Amino acid sequence: MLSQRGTVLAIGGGTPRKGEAGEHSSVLGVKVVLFLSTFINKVDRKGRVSVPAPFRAALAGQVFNGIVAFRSYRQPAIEGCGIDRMARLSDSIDELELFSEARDDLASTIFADAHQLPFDGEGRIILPPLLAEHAGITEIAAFIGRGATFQIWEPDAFATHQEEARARARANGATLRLRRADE
Amino acid sequence: MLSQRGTVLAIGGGTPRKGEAGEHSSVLGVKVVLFLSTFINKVDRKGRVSVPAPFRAALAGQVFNGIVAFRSYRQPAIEGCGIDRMARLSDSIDELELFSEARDDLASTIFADAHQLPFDGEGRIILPPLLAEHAGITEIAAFIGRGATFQIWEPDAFATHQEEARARARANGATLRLRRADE
DNA sequence: TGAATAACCATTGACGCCCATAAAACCCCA
DNA sequence: TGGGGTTTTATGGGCGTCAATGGTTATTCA
Repeated sequence: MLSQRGTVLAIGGGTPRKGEAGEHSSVLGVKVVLFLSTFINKVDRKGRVSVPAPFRAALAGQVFNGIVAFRSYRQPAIEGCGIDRMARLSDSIDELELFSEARDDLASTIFADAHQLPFDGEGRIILPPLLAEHAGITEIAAFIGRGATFQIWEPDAFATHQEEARARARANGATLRLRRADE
Repeated sequence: MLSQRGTVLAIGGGTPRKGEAGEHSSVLGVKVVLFLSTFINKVDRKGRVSVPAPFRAALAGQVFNGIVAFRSYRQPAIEGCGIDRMARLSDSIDELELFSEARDDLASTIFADAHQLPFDGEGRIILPPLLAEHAGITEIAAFIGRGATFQIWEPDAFATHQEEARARARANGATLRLRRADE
């Protein structure tokens, strides 16, 4: 029931080179955003960082030309996504009962902390000090693709984290059933 | 009841710069406004506060050039939104049973208490003393994005509240099923 | 006519926007 | 398949503009 969608992929990564004419059009279909791979970039003295070009390509066509970022609850990292995802979140929350506690908590935890970071002409964003601190980022930042979203880490911290995650996954024998394309 | 929405986004924030001709038109869809992030501004001795530029951008195009504000009845905060949302709220309340207690309560709590606060030439509003008192605001005010609406708090009070909300959200494993983009 | 409010300027600091450069990725073709 | 020319990124820095803020003058209403 979850519909047939004329899914048009606009994958970040790979070769989002030229000849992209209208690749992220999609009249009815939903554009699927995919963030893949890891990129490490510098933070200049003004606090600017380049968002990896593949990530930018994945976000192209969204109403807001930039990213949305907020502090991860569980990790010393910054969560990132496109504005479309936030809009969907907003819609979801709007369906909760008005003025309920749950709604309140979600709203103040998520939206209040979210920053809209527009791209400058070169595809950079400015990392708000609050976020940078939370992730312990000063000079360099690692962009980590996570599928529909991405994270920004201090590179060393991420390396450590990744090792631990791997070990845990191995220990728990983590598995995952692949969703069918049409379900 | 919150309707089918052919959501056309007109996001505030970011870069509502030039060359935006008609970006917040919306042919069929309802214009969805997104308030994100937190902004802290001063209240001058005349009671004026600047509404954050991104919020103003999100409200641009609505029939009333300003915000609607009323006391939150669960928190020491001011609820804020655009006039369009009030209209929608009115519709929702209209669907409650005539003369029911709930309807009555909502109507008097919200509409009777609502203030229309127009922007001055610089995008400021004047905080009515009644509202400012309720929120304990004197010198500085924090504008808190909550998706479709926003709140205005005394900054310290909000910091406390946000911590609690975060803790609660984590504890409850607050989850929310993300709406699919097309449902 | 005075007090309160609205409209109008003036200041300054941040940041949006532009240009310039170097390095890397890419493409074409020999 | 390897090399050279081309394009795109990533990065640095300068400058103009707008947002936030404070104050002053007009206006309205009691």
